[in-house]
Amino acid sequence: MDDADNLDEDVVDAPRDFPSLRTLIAARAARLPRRLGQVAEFALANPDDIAFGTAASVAQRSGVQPSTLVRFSQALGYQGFSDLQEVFRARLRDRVPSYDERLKQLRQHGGASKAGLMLEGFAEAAERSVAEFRHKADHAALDKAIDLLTRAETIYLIGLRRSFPVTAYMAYAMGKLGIRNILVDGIAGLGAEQLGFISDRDAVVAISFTPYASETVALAHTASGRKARLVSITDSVFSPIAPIADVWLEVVEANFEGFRSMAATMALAMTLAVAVAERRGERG
Amino acid sequence: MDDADNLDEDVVDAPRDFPSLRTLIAARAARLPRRLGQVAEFALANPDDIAFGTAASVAQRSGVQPSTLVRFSQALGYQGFSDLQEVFRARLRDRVPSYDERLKQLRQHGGASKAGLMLEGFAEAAERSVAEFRHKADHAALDKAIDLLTRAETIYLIGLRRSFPVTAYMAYAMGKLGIRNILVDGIAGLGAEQLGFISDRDAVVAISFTPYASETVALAHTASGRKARLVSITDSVFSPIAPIADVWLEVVEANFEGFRSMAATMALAMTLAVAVAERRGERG
DNA sequence: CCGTTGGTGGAATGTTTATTCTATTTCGCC
DNA sequence: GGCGAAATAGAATAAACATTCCACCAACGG
Repeated sequence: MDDADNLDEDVVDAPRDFPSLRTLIAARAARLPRRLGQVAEFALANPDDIAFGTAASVAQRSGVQPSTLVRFSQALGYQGFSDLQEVFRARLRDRVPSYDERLKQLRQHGGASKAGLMLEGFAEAAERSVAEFRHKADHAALDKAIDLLTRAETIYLIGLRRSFPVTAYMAYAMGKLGIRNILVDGIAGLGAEQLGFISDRDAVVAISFTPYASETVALAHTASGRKARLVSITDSVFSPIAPIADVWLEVVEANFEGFRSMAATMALAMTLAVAVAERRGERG
Repeated sequence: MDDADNLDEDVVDAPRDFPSLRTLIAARAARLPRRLGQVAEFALANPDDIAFGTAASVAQRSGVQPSTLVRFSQALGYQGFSDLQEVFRARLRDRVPSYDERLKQLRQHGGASKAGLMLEGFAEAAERSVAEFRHKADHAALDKAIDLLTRAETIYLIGLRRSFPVTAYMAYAMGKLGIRNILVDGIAGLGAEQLGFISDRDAVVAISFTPYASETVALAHTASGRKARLVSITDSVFSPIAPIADVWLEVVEANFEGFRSMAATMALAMTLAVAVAERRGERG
């Protein structure tokens, strides 16, 4: 009898759908004991690992014992880890939507709100940009660019206006990877001064799209004049920084409502940063 | 010896990605013996069952013996059923196959350059992020966020570290669209001062991903304390800026080699900027 | 300062799992 | 129609698995 009571209490607050479960975990995470809290955090951050992993593998990845996972699951009202895991799996079951499902969803959202349509537009621009770049990318040029940047003492990153987010992310990534870099942000009109100490042992990544910001072009010329290697990323051969570059990488971004996606350029930027880090690691 | 030869031959034509595998199965299905063909058909029709099930359950559902599944897998060049199953599972994961895994594949398959592989990884991360966000985006919350931002006198954009590129692009877009905004970049440690004049007529867009930069959290709290509206964009309910937000938008970015794609967040950011501009244009 | 409670790690357990093996059947070919 | 090779079913096996159990530890209240 008291068994039944216990069971009732337990089963009642064990969600069978993922969103509820996630809310439950988030709500209780703070009050949970140390190890269980650790599991909670891991579960929310890596739901896929829970879905497909074994108790042992999840335990290792989240830094606890397998038994802790069982206790965690039971604390949430499940019978055991496998029971909880089932909810994480169900979430993946109805993903990877077919065309039918996607259409149905659009109709459900009331013919899609205006904002929803706009989001679709930007999302599609991003997907198209990435997909196209993926197929058309010039791997030889990419290799050459990586080679050249690997040898550089300091890498200067030049990108203004819409290109600035890309160089900013590159600077962030390079910082984390231990690659010496200077983000030329043109703040306070000091762009030229930031290139003050550039030399032939350094390299520049200059990113510019139509209409090419004159400042970027000027900075690239300055760097080029100081004999620094120049990698330029642009959207066409007509870019004024293409001809003076040692390596030229072309990225054509799709746009929506007049705003270009930066998705492909971002992927390229990340590739440069991580590939350089890897090459330097090999040599070191 | 012939064992080794067999292994070589086998391993070579075992695809590690789902689309290739599907093509391979479809191509060979017709020439396969009866039971194996039966499995092939089932696998193409019910990929999710293969991904989630056990050998025994799949065997029962497809009307064959478990051992047949093993033979089927080996006929395609895999070590066993588990090996084949891994490909079916990878398709459903957020995690993009790591560089190391791709390298292994490269050695077996031959093909793209190393840099090309890396680019593929980042491209895939971007595509997955966008595709999933497209599917899962909370349109109601999006509408609410736009509404709230439309009414704001000044929009403050808070995002540091990896989120900074996104807020930077938002600032650029809003500038072009004539939306008054202030990019809180924390430069020279002046983050708090930049929020100096924020009031209840203003709104904040705060973007933060794990591990949540403490400065972003602090700034969001400051803004919230001054009664400004708060739209937060994060990757989990766990984020400290999710509970205090008026609207919370979730974006889960896939990552490759430890660097998150920002593609979905970028698309969302653009949507917010352009939608607000459009709404204000309607009213004006 | 000691006893109690709640939490944890790690070994032990019994079950489920994929895989291998072998007897039997099916198929293609002469 | 019968021979040889290939394919299959089903039992056998060994590894992997989730779960349970128990000894230990830390925090807390008396």
